[in-house]
Amino acid sequence: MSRQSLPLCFKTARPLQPTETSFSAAVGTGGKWNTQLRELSKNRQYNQALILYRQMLRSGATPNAFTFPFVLKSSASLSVHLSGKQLHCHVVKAGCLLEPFVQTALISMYCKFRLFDNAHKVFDEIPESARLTVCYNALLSGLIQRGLSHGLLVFHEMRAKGVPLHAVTILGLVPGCTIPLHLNLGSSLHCLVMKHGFTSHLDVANCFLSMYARCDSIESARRLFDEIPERNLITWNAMISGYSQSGLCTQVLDLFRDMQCSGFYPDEVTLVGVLSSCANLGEQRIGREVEEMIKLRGYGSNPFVRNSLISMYARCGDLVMARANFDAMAKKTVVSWTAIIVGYGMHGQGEVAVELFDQMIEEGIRPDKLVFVCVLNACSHAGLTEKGLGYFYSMQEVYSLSPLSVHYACVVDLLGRAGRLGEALNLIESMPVQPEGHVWGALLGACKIHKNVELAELAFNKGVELEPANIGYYVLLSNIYSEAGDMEGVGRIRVMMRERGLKKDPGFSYVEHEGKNICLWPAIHATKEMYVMLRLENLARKGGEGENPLHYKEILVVKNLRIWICGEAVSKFVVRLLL
DNA sequence: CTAGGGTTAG
Repeated sequence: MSRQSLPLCFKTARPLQPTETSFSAAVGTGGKWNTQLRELSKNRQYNQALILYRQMLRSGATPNAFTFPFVLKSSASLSVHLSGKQLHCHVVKAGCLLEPFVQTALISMYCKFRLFDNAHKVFDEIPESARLTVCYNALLSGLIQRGLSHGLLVFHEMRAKGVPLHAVTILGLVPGCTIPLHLNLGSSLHCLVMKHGFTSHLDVANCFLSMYARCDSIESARRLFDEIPERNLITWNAMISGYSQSGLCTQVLDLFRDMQCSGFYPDEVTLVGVLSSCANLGEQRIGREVEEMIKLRGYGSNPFVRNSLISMYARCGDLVMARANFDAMAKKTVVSWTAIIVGYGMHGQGEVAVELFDQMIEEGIRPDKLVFVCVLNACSHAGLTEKGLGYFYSMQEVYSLSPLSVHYACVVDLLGRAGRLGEALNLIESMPVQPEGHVWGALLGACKIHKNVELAELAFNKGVELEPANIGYYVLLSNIYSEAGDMEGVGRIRVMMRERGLKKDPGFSYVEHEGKNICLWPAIHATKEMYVMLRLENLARKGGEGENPLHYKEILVVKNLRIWICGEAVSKFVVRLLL
């Protein structure tokens, strides 16, 4: 596509939605109804809008071109396919099919239902001379959902026919570029937009910002963010969510502070991103502050916010608060259950995690692939081998979910920890999907526990073949050799690592003390429990001297102590046991 | 006609 020839016209589109004046002038017989419908639709009370529409028909009033856009939008938002198709008939009967804002509402409704053929049919029925930019926009942005190429087809058609492009056209196109594969197209669109001085249009700038963030190009997103002179709440949210999803948690918290300093008050979307980062960092203090904000602003009924709160408390180790938030939820989705199950599984209470999973099933919630990963992990940590195997088989047989490589990795871990290494290997060899690195990693980990050098070498070779730069394999095998007294083997691994330019970053652990994370010296290779014990013993021997600012005796008296091993919370139970 | 949202491992 040649950039120069694009007829980008970045003026605001001619208003085609009923404006205040045109609306009151043209409401006609359905006037009273239309006004109410518009209000309901504007306030997102879509269900009410549809009820009102039915009342309108029963009362004998005739729907007109000012009725349908609101009703169609309501139907689309509620995903009511059936009434959507009926509405289409009503439109035809009322002779409103050629009204631009009815056309666009109809097209976008069908696209929301993913009935793309119907959307296209509506579009094709519009005479070419009457097709306006908005019609193209509706179809284009809808088709983008089924893949960039489908949307691009419409885009090229627009250009070929000389249909002027508007800001919204770009907005509809950019979401199709949100996978790294299409970053080039996204960037060239961005260049075009910049060339026309269009970045001053905030909506467009925000759209590109989130595109970059989702394309694993978070630095470009930040650069754009810094260039936007007048940011709005959406700009901040896009950047915060972008950082959050890229796992850049400290950047999220920094930006959250900057945002408030700039005089913006966070909304639900902001807080979801912040809470998720708190969960990853174990930042309970900020997490609790966020909860205060949520209470203050009445965001507590937002299910996204609730789920994030559960996850934050669960991953910070406060299972009581996590549970309280979970229990207080009226409508628990599979996400809520996942968050709480992860919490119990992570903190050594696998039995509770499993009970919760069963309870979820009883309540008729359909499990997804993700919750299976979590419950399998919980089983594996709690040594519930048979239970876990049962879940694994039920995935396919009861819920028709084909297990992914991650699920196999969980089961290999499950079998491996139980010492059933042969079965684990058989499972890997019978996998219908290609085993990814972590499957071999799980086997390697099991070989370490059960001191099986021969199988470890096999798992190592397979794993390294897939992920030559993954340091974990080398470290594990080296430790296996070392435990077996095979110093030659240790040497071989060391040479291999040097040749490949791999270096092991020391793992760090933290003790949370008075709301601050205090760094302990690099972790050594041992189980978490052993490590904590060793560390504390060393501290005691040294009298808490050296690089570490925290005294052993202090640790003993700290209440609500939480210990973090490489960012992962170890349960309070384990800590108490050790002290 | 359009942009910003939560849960995943070792």
